[in-house]
Amino acid sequence: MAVTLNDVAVQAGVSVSTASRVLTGQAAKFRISPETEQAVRAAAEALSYRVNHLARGLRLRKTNTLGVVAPDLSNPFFAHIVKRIQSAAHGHGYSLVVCNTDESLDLEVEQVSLLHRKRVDGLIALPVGQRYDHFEDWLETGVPLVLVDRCGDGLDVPSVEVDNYRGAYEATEHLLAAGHRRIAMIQGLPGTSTNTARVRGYHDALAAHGVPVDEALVVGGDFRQQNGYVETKLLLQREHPPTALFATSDLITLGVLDALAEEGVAIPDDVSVLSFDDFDFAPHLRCPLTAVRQPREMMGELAVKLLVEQFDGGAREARRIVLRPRLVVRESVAVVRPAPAGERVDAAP
Amino acid sequence: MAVTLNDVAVQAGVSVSTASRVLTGQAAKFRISPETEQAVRAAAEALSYRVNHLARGLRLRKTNTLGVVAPDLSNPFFAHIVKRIQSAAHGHGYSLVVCNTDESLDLEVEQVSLLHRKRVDGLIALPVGQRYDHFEDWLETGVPLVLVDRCGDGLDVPSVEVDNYRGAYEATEHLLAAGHRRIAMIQGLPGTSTNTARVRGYHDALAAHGVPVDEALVVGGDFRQQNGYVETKLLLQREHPPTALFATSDLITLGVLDALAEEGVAIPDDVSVLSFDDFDFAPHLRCPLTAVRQPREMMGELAVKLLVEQFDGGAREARRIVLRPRLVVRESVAVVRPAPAGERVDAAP
DNA sequence: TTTTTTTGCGCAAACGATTGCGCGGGAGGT
DNA sequence: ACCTCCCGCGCAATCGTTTGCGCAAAAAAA
Repeated sequence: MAVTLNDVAVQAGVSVSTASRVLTGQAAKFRISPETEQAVRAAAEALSYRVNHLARGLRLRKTNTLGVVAPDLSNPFFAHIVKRIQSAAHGHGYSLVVCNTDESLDLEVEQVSLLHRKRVDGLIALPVGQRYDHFEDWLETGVPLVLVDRCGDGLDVPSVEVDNYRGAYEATEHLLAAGHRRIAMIQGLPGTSTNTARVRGYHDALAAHGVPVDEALVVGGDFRQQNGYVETKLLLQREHPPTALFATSDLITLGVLDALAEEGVAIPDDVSVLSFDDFDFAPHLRCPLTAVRQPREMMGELAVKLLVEQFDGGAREARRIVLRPRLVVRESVAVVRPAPAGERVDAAP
Repeated sequence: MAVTLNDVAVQAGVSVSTASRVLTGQAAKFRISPETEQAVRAAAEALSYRVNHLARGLRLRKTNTLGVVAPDLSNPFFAHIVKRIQSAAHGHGYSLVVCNTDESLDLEVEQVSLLHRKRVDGLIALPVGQRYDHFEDWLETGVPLVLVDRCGDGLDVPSVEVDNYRGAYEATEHLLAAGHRRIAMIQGLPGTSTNTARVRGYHDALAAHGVPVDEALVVGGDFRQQNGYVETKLLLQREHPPTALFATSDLITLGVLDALAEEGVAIPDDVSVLSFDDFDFAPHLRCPLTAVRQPREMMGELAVKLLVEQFDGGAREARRIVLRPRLVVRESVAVVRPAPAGERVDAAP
């Protein structure tokens, strides 16, 4: 059915070797006569020959394909990263097998194993982040790996992430400066490096400003919308509800907004909201959202760079890149009372 | 380096054929003794053997991989569709090679050709939509194809789309009912089926309600954010600016919002806005957005279904599925004056 | 014991490309 | 006339699986 190199060779009246050499641009190198070269090209054109990447990959032990696993492709944060990975990879001649793990470790393990069987040339993982054993297995195969976002620190692997501690610290400080003392944090998946760092940042900022930490104010258990919704509902029920909500992902924020709207609670008049992850529509919300923005595109770009660096340069030391997040101040944080003297004030005007 | 089936066979003391048959679950069919079977399994386990999908694909002429091309993975509309395609495909045992065409026809042609060389088992295309020749070429290879969203009508191929004419018609009618007469339409890529249908719907709705069509009110040229921004800026400059803006994609809407905010124009007091494509944050905007919602997830799900249907059932007649969009009325359309008697009124309360 | 049947598994040919090695023939040197 | 060298290209192995066909040995039948 499909036209093969042999068909081309027959049509051109040469051997497959010659046909192959012409079509891989090695005509000059193997001193193939111009007439023969033209004959091959003409035959290939006439038959509209397309090389079979499976066969080539098998022979060459190279697929020109990268694997990508991500927790949720519809999350704008991941979507932007993956999009950038795609374009950067394309620039280097690679295509992408994209897997969605749906925040499930089991699914991630399965997908990673699948990508190995598919013999991708490299893997860019945006891991669920609770465990990394399967990545250790991966490394034993010798195939390059880059971790993005939830990088953990058990693995000595090139990685790109944001300074989550700093992001959360600054965010919390911003809330404190605005006079908030009961700040609830709706956390993401416990046990993931990003979440842990963010919670630490939150804790440390409170401590640094002499605010006692109330563990009951750290709630939630994953990065999804439903988590934001449910926890907000619960928080509003409390006798002393928090005056500020720190949502640790854009999807959580969406759930928060749903719940607040449903309960008729206004931002920032009734409660302040600060979000980790900034999304394109944030400035246009009913109350423009103050948020910690991560350089999404840069992360995707760097991930690819770290991968191709491994292809080229062999194994240098693993580079762990930490980018700086930026607090984008908009209007969702209200000043509840003048900040006490001696504390840093950098709230919204 | 990598452990092969041969290694397993040697370790187990059998031939590769036997090893293969055991590991593909055909032990019973070939009456392989339980001891032998166990030996093979043990060897495979011990060596942590993983079948090479390239080799298998070459031999079987089946890759268990689907190709997906989409104009923009970071557009929430496409992101949701692709995510659903991914999970549905995974349910059928397929993985995805995902390509981003960035709304470029050239890139699309290239990617489609690449996917052919990779010998994917099927292609789900969310085409740029200005030309379809390359899909004709694709069909000649006999590999199943499904079109999603911008389906055109030149090709007799299974497809999933929304009734864009109806969506635009109802949207326009909604604006008319609210008393708007100068309704600007910021269109997407001219020449694409979705855009054409939407423009027709807009025209016909105006005509049906006796409103003269002003061609100068149909502006813009692609589905991107910048288009929304630029055209809105221009529209606001006019002597008689429109009282309503019909943005034909979520990204265009984002541009519109940027421009309006910049100019200090309030929705819906100063101008009404209606969007094609609904996004998750639409209810939480400064002015909750009235929008035409497309059943994104359903579209992804159906696309995969139409594809596997071709794998199984062979070539039945091409099914062209048209889903109904739903106008979600929120608050971004203001009633500018009582609608004249005799016209249908279904504006927001 | 001989013939037939069944059991359990191996040989080798695909699948479609790439590539090291070498070979025949013409040109050039002696 | 003979040897050498280079040009232009083909042979065949290889990558890792799957699978049609067939073959020995054991079991059953005669």
